[in-house]
Amino acid sequence: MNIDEKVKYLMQGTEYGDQHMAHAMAIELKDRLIEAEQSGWPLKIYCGYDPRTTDLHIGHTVTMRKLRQFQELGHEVTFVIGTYTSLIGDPSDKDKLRPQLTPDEVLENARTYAEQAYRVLDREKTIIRYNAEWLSQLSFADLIKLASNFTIQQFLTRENFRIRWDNNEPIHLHELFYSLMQGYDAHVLETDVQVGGTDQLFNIMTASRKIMSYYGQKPNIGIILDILPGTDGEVKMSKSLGNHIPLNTTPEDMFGKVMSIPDKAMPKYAKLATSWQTDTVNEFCEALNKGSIHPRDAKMKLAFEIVSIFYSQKEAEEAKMHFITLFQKGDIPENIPTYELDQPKLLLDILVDVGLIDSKNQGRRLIEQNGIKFNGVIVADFNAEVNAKGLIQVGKRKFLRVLKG
RNA sequence: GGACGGUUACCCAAGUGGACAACGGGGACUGACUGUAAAUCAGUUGGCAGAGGCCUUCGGAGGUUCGAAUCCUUCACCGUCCA
Repeated sequence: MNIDEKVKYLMQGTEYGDQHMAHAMAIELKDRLIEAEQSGWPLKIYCGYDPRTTDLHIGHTVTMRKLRQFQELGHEVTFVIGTYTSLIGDPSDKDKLRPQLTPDEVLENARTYAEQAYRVLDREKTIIRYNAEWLSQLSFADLIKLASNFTIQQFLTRENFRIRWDNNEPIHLHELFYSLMQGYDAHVLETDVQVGGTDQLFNIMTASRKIMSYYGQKPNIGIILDILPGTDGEVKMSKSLGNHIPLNTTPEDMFGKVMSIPDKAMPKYAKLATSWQTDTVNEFCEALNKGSIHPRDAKMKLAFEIVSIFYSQKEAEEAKMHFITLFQKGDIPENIPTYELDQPKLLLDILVDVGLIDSKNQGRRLIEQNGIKFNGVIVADFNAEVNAKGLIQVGKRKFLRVLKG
């Protein structure tokens, strides 16, 4: 790759909401890449993650993949775990009733974070740092000095604060500190490039750059990445919204979840969630536009790619076969839970027993809707009894094999 | 400290004494169709029950009433504004 190709590669998937800013960042990045080449010193890249839960999802990996790209080009990546910020708790999620984390919990989460992150990042080349290391050392006086770089107006022009201000919703004072802490992280790490999602635009582009300038450093370059939508294709992927694709799941589930995204979300997934090169991504999107690739096949390709990032190619292949068998052909999957029947029993009771349905009323509704089959025959009677072995199917996806005990 | 406003099912949100198991939207589920678990259309979305009957639910507790999600008292929590 020549220098321009590198810039293009590293800027792929970025979203600044402003052409000028994007252009300025690309130029700064190019300059700094040239500097690095000439000096022989790699650039320092960092991105921070708050270990609030143990579950990382594909949305988290967007920035990690970007870090990985920098690693591939020989730069130094620091994975910052926000042990200090998590202890305080992110106030923007206050309504979610998140319990205050203890230091032990944070450390435990942090450990699993790093492990999961290595599915994307190069373990050998990744530096892990905890921001409590330096943030806990700051005095009140330090904080005042940091804060004096900013005006309330600067914060209030930020969209999410602006909206809340206009709606008379609370904005807590310490929410403003988040930006300061993040800026201080960048300062301590002497960062050249900071990676983050568009929700971090202010923290990276304003707060970090200002604070670094204040300390006489060259302000970091912001690589601001577009936000990956969840499986609904609309809003940001997040566990609390239930539209996430967790990393800790089976290959089959991950494959299926990718297949369930709406067609229109495919370009973003291609851009943000795969390890494809810029050209491949562009070709993919173009083929979709022209209709030269079948949308279903395109999505399969996406699903295969994404699953093989986190598992092996072989497992991705198996997940694909599983999907084709179960959904495309409508066949029966291989691994079906079984139920030992020792005496005749009401079908609905069995299903409630094993938790395939929540209540008998729910089962009755399913029967009304032709949603339950026994050995391939639609069950029509609420009081149907099972007294022989066979296969129960609930909806399209749930099965239970009844064995005679 | 003061003045208001709020707390309804998985989520958002209507409902201000009887027609409320509770409008509407989202989500989820089922079916049809398809290109897949996409899109679209239709239906379902408290529990129990050999059917229209019973039980539980509208922040908690108590009360008024033949009857309350709706009125009163009190407690808890949340929010905005003025200090």
